[in-house]
Amino acid sequence: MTAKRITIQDVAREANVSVTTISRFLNARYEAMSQETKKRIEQVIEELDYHPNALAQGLKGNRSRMIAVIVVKLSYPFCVSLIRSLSNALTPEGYNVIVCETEGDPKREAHVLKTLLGQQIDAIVIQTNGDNLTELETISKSVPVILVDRKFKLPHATNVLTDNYEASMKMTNHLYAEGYQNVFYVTETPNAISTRSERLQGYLDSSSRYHRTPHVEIVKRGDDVSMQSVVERIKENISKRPIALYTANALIFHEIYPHVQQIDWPSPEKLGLATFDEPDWIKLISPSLTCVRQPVPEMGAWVANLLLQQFKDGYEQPDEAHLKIIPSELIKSESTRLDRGDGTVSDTL
Amino acid sequence: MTAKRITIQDVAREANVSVTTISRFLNARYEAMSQETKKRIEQVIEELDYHPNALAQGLKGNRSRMIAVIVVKLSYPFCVSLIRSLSNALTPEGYNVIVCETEGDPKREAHVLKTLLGQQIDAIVIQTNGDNLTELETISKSVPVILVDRKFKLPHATNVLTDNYEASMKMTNHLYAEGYQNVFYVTETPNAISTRSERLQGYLDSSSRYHRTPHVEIVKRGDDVSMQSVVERIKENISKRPIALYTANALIFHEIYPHVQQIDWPSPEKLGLATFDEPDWIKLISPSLTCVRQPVPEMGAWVANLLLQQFKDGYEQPDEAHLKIIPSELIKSESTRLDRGDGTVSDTL
DNA sequence: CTGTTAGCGCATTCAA
DNA sequence: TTGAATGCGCTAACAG
Repeated sequence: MTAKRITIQDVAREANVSVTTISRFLNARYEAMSQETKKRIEQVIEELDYHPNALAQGLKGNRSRMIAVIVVKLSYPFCVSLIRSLSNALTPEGYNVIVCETEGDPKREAHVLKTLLGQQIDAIVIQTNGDNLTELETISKSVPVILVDRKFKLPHATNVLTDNYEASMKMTNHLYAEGYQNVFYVTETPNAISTRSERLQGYLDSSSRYHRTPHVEIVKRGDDVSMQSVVERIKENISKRPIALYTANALIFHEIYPHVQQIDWPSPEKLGLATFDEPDWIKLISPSLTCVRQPVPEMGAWVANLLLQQFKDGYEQPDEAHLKIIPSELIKSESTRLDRGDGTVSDTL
Repeated sequence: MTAKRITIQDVAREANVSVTTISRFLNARYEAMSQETKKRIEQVIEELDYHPNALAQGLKGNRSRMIAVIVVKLSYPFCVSLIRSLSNALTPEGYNVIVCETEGDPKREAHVLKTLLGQQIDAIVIQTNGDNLTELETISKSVPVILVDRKFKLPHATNVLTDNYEASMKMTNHLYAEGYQNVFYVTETPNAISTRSERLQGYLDSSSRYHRTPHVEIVKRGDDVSMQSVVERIKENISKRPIALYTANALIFHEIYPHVQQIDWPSPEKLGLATFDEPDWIKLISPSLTCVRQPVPEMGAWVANLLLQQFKDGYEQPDEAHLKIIPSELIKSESTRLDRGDGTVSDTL
């Protein structure tokens, strides 16, 4: 039934050389081998359709050529994009990507880490809530641990993210500068996650810089009532002056948009719409949506490069934490265009 | 630097038993072991924070506890959803999911399969274009190969998909029954992929059943001109009678919607809108979108179960191909509601 | 109830 | 330029 797997022994026998020579061939150490032998081996391998057993190689070399990517939720575009870029950069180099989802649950995260520990994973890239930092600290002793998206101080790990504070500040600046009198910032409950709090802070600081009263609206994803009530509050204010609605991420935007739509949209003149994140359904919004494009593919590529480098040089636990910031891009679009007709821009800063 | 890994030997020594006993413990064969010993081992493992080396286990048992999921593109909701459901079902059972993206490129697919061959993958779940069937056939000799989403006859593999023909037929029926005189079917170039051709055929057969002229519009994703021209053609016809636009998948819908929107929407009275697939941005469309919901999570769960079963029983290459169809669900919604005011439904069949 | 031992497939000394 | 021998960490006979 099950076809017997071809091993290095079979190849050696067939090629009339020792397994050592085959091993050398596999590891591209051709310098210690006659052209003849090399060619013969090549042939035999082809004939037998031989594929070295990665498990055995790994057992020997104490590596698995596998990299774990642990994300909160696969349905978040951020996560998918990250995985894609990592996978695209690492697969050609012979590494496989294992994906794990935590749903933001510390227990699931812990469980995943535990399993992975036995898998001889070569590296961990993780979007964490920060509930298993000591565990991660331990892991980073033996393999690279890279924290993405969220800021945490792990003494010996690399942390890759965008400057959420600055990007959010720029976005808010843009909205005020464009002429919106008030910006309603819609976010989920602020918590310890840096991403969330920094975006909020960026908004707050911009507001204070422009001497405007901040309007922070807390919503709960999946709770239509909370979304609707934000819209109600906007309605109360909108009569007087143009208002902008700025959501802390695309998921919130996605949920609140249907409500906004039924009320004062499309009309950037009265209500500007903007969001953090560049959603993949952005084309569906018309007029086109102003947003913050996070450099996720770049982040993935950067991480992949770092890892490949470390694999080549041999990993050593870094002495100190390293923080890598990749800037986001503000995409100004129609959904926040306030055409005042007089050609001026009322930057009231 | 790198902390020495704890091995089964260390545990054995510390617990004053042989490695065999530890091994038994690890494999939950407690029946051959005193309570005392068991407890001691438990303790030591805890103390030493020991994690069995999965590579070594795999090398021995000729399995890796890893399952490869090969999809066309991670940015397709179908793929993400499939991976999620597989991962959710398999992770708790101690299996890891390796994801691979092919972009529909036969070469990339071949390359991925080749690498995987060495990884001692325990199973392959693949959404293929059918360019490497002989390779897959070979692989299925030793591990389960499950084809998803698309129909191919691999003599010894399981094929899981939805009935695209029937679902598309039902959708089209619905549109005609609702009173739309013409249905414009928008698809990419029909090709060998069953998914695509069957959806088209379902549309065609429904049209002929309703004695309507089919209007098949071929577009190219990423080509706005092709999208726009479909809309132009619809405009030419729309004056007389209500027309429905039905896209072969959500990606096409996503691209054509902005064009439609600028012309005759929202007005299901004149132009009905429907799509195969239930996109995750569906809430953004208003009035709510009529669509075909594919049972992707169910497919994933079914596949996961099958695999777990086969792992338990020991895999044997099946004698014949097995086709598993999981029905889709037609979601009738506002975007194709033709209110004729007289309370009747003009089912002109 | 417990231990000894022989590989799993490969990479790597050390010799030749 | 090549090979024999050892062991990576674990499991599974086979003994006791």
